[in-house]
Amino acid sequence: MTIPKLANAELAVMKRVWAEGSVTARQLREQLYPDATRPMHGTIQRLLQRLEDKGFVDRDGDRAAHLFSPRISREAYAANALESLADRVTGGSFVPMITHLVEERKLSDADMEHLRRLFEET
Amino acid sequence: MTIPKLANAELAVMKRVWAEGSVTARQLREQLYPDATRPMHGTIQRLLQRLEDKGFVDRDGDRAAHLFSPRISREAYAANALESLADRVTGGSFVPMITHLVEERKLSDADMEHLRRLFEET
DNA sequence: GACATCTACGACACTATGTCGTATTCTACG
DNA sequence: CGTAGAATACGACATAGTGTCGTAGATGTC
Repeated sequence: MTIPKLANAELAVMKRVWAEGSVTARQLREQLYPDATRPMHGTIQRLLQRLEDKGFVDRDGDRAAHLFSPRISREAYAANALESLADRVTGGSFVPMITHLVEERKLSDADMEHLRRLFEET
Repeated sequence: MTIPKLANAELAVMKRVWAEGSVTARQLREQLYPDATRPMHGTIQRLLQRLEDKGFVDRDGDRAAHLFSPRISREAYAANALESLADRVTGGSFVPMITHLVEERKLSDADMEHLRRLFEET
């Protein structure tokens, strides 16, 4: 049930997959390496394969060029990473770090307002 | 101003440093490797040196056995890591992941209550 | 069937990490 | 002082993860 961590290049790919909902390797290459001197075919394929292995994307192989779509949402990934962080560092509680962020005024006014409403409602 | 990430062994050391406030390498070794078959002198020294290089601990070299104390608090580290996560994944906002955690009921009742009060007050 | 395109995947260089070994420095005590 | 025991400084290594490349094989199109 543990979600692996995304490395930089992997995250860059996932951001495109999250934004598009469904993409081919070619689209990713054009978006991520628009002016590459070298053809990055292999690299993209490799990254996608690893992302599939890690469970981040689904692969639809019906067509010649496979279609990739997110299997884990951006929010689920972010929330899980935050959970791991809390488990690793603050004994599983989110309070210490969020309190620190508030005290240091690291949250935007919009974020503060959103969160205030989120916790009032619940 | 960016705080590096702590690896597992480094985090284990920092947890002791945070808990004790001030420790020697020997104390760390006894606490972290109580029944080691090999003497872990070098390992501890190496870890402490790297933690010092990364700015996580202060070294007091007045005595024969140096004293190490935290330079970055647990809360500051956790909050900074959370900030990096938000920057990397959700465009700098904390709302998406926290919302997801609330919706999935990943927060304890105590955490929910703490956070509700935290945001009401501010 | 030939050619372009795409997938599958082994391989490599690079980095970070945890560990070890050794050389050097320091302390204490006779 | 001088030597034994301890602590520090740090180079080195094995391992693992990451990003990239190259090539072999499959697939589709005209």
